[in-house]
Amino acid sequence: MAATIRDVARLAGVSPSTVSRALSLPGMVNATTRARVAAAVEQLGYEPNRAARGLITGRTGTIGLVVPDLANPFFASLTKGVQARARHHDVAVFVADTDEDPAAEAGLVRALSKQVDGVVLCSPRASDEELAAIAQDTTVVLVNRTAVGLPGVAYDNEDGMRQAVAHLVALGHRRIAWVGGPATSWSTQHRGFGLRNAVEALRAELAPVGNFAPTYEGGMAAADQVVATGATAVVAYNDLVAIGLLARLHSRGISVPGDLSVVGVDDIAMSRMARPALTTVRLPKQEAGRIAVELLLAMLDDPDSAAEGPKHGELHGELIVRDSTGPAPQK
Amino acid sequence: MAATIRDVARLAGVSPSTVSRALSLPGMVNATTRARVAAAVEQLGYEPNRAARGLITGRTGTIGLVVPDLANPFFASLTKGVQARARHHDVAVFVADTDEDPAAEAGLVRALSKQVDGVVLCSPRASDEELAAIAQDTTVVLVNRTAVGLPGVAYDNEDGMRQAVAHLVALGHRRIAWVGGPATSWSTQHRGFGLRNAVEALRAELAPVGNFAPTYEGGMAAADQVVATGATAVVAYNDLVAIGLLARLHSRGISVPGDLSVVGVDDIAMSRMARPALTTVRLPKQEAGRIAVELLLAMLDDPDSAAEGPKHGELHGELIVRDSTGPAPQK
DNA sequence: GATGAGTCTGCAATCGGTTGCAGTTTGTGT
DNA sequence: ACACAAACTGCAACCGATTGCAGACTCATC
Repeated sequence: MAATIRDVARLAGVSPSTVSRALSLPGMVNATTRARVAAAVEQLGYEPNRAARGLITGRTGTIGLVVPDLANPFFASLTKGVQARARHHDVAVFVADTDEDPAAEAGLVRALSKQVDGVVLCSPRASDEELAAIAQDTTVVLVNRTAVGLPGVAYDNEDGMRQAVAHLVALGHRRIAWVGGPATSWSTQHRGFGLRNAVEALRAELAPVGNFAPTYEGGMAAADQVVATGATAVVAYNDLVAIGLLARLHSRGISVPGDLSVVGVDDIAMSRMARPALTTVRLPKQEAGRIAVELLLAMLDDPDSAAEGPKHGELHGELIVRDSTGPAPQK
Repeated sequence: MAATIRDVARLAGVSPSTVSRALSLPGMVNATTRARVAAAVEQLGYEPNRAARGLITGRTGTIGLVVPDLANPFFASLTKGVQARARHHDVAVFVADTDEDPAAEAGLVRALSKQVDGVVLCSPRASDEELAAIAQDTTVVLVNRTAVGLPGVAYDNEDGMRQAVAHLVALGHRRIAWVGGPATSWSTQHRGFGLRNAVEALRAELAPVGNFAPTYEGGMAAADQVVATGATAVVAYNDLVAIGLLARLHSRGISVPGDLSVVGVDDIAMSRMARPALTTVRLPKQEAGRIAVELLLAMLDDPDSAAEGPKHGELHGELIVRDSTGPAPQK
C-alpha cells in the first residue's frame, strides 16, 4: 500500500495537518520541521492522493480533450500538444474520440465534466448554440474554431488563404478552384471567405466546386469537377483532400504541377511524402493544443478574469512550397 | 453545484446508505424504495462522484495508456481502440505520450500509477527487466509485444512474414531483402526471425540490410543498400519505412514493382495513398487496443485469476496486396 | 515577571461516497 | 398469539487529504 499523509506525519513526529501545510504552504511551517517532513516524505516515497485532495479542494488536476477522430493526423498532433503541455503543468488528460459523430459530443463532455476541471473541445461541426449548451456543464476552451462568448484558439484562415493565393497568382494563375470541406465546418466557411477576399484583392477568379468529405476519398471525388472548371490551380480544404486530388489527377494523366497546381492546408506528415510533394499551408497543430491548455488552466486558476470575457488565441499558418505548385501553363 | 448522495437521500426520504446500495447493489433494496431513489436520481441528475467513490473502494475507474508517439498513425489507431473499448466499460483513459523516449516510460507509468487502476503500456524498446520493474508499481498489460511474466497482446509476426514471403515467392522472387527497424525493438526481432524461417522453408534467400529508424527517413536511408543487395523484393519493417523506400527508389529511377517489389507492415492509411499503392501486412491495430483493455479490466476485476499466470492475446495480420508487388523481373 | 504580539502546530470538521453491523419490519410456521 | 428467520434500512466509521480555529510556545517589551 502507498504511504498516506498519516504515515508521513508519524514518521516525522508531527500531525497530518503540518505535513499538508509543509507541502502546500511551506511558508507557514518552521524550517526545521519542514525539513523533518521532507525527509519523511522522501523516505516513504509519499505522494498525495489526488482523489482525496480533489474531494476537498474541488479540483481534480485533470482536464478532458474531445476530438472527432484520433486517427486523423491533424487531431493526433493536436492531442500531442495538449498532452505535452498538460503534463508540464502536472495535469493529466482524459482523451475521448467521438468517431466523427457530432451528436456524441454533448454527452461525452457531460460525462467527462464530472471528472475533470475543464475540457478542451475540438468540435468543427457543432453550431454556436450547441456549443453554448455544452459549455454550461463545465469550463470549456474551443480549439480550431471560435464561437461567440466562448474562449478558444483558432487559426487565421484568412491570412493562410491569402498566402496561398499570393503564391499562385505570382505563378501566373488567374483562375483558382476551391474544394471545400463539410459545409457546416467552421474552417470550410472561414477558408472559403478568406479565399474570396484574397482572390478579389489580387484580381483573380475563384471557382468553388462544392463541399466534400475532408478525406482522401473526398479529394478523389472532387478531382474531376476541379478539372471541369478549367482552373489552373486548386486549393483543397486540407491535405488529405489534396492528396486525394493528386491521386485522381495522376490516374487521369493530368500533370501536377504541369497542368494543374495543387495546394493543401495543415501540413500533415503525409504531405511531404506525397508525389509530387504537396505545397501546403502549415498550421501549428501542437501549438494550438498547447495554447488551449494554457488558456484553460488560466481560466481555472482565476475564474474572475474568465468572467470578464472569453480569451482567444490566434495562430498563423505558413505557406510551405513544395513540388505540387508551379507556373501556370501557357494556353 | 452538482447533487450529492445526500440530496438524493433527502428527496427520496431514505438514508444515503440506501441510495448507495440502490445504485450499486440493487438486489439488496426493496423494489419500491429503489424506484423512489431512481426517481430522485433522475430528478436531480445525480451522478456519483468518482473521486469520492474511489477513495473508499480503491478503484478509480480510470486506466492509463502510454505510447511512444501519438503522431505515429500506428499508435494513434491503437489509442483509438483502447479509448473506444474503455468507454464501453465506462472507464476513462489517461493518455500519455513519451515522445519516443524510452527512458521516460518508467517515470510516466509511476506517475500515472497513483491515479489509475492499471495501465496499457506500449513499449517496443524496453528490455524485459525494465518492464518487470515498471510492472511493480501497478497492473500492466503490454501491447504490441510480449515479455516473460507479463500479460500482453501481440501480433503473430512469424505468420505475417510467412504470408508476405509466400506472396513474393509465388511471384518468382528468390532473393528478398529485409530492412529492420530499431535493433532493440521487439517487433524487429520477431519479424526478422519470422522472415528467416519463411524464406528457408520456401527455399528462397534473405538479404538483411541492417537496422533503420522506423520512419520515412529510415526508408530513404535504406533504399540504396537494398538495391545493392541485388534482391528483387524487399520487406520493410513497417509502412513508413516502405514508403520511404518507394520515394528514394522513385528518385533513382528504379521501377516498383517492375524492378523491385516492396512490402510493408501495418497498413496505415497512408499506404493506400502511396504511389504505387503499398502491398502490406495489415495488423488489426484498434483490435489490439481493445483486447488489451479487456485483458486489463479482467485482471482488475479478478486479481486471483491474474495471479495464476499472465494472460496473452494474439492477433493475426493479413496480407493486403496492392500495386507495389509484382512478378520478379526476368534477368 | 507579566503582557502582548507573532509564529507555529494540532484538533476536528469536512469533502462525497461505501460498508460492517445492528436494529426494525415483515412474514412464516406452529 | 409467539418465536424466529429473512429482508430491508439506518447508524456510524472510514477512505486520505485540506483548512478554520484555537491553543501553545517564543520572544521582545514594559
